[in-house]
Amino acid sequence: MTLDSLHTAGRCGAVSGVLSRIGDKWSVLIVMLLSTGPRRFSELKRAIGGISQRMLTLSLRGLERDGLVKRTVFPTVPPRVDYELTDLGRSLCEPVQAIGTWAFENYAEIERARARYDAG
Amino acid sequence: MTLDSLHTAGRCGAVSGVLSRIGDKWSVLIVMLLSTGPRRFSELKRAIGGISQRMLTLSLRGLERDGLVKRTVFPTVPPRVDYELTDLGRSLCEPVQAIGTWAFENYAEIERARARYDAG
DNA sequence: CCGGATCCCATCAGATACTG
DNA sequence: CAGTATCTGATGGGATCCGG
Repeated sequence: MTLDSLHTAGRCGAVSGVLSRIGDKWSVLIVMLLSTGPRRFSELKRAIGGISQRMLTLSLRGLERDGLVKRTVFPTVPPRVDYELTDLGRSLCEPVQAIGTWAFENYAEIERARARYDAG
Repeated sequence: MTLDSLHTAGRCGAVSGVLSRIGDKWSVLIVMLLSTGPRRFSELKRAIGGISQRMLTLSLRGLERDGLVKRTVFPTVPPRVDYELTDLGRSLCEPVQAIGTWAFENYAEIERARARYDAG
């Protein structure tokens, strides 16, 4: 994507919008967890560890609204709700993993840069 | 990156940290703009359009602190400050553009999903 | 021209308590 | 089990004024 094309046809807004969706504190973790298969609400909560019930609910609602996650309610007692990625959600995993790889490869250098900056 | 590896060796924290850096409202736009060459402060402000002076300063400071952007001050009158990507910053462009491409290709579908969700 | 300092408001996110 | 409701502190971000 060139700079010119970034500013045409709404690409700029598209990138911004997508990043504000996945750039929040939890969405990427949820998507990565779901990339290995469906999970129940409480499974996600346990697996993420540190997320509040409220934030998990809000994050899942957002992802569902954007068509990245599918929510299935089983009308049993006690209730059971499964979450799984849609095709769209799965297609997002690839570029997100690219970022993840970059992060892993360069995180140490970022830390060093921070230490240098804070020292100077 | 597998789910297991996500939870080992701090990858989880690395991904989260990188995404909270580039996931904010402006950083990606700045990085994309700088990917085509150095820019002055006021050039960035004009090019982005809608960013406040304060947020541009804060964003640039953050990117500089993380070693993604290099800041060069020319001791002239009036003062002139150039910003450019470091090698690290340039290496980030690639995965970010992958996200950008995905965003452009799928933004319409996300919009449709939202409309459907909000209607139902 | 670049940007620091301050004020102020809107939104966010955690904790807690309650419900079908 | 899977949420919702409410309160509260934290954070984000714009506007404005000021200085080198």
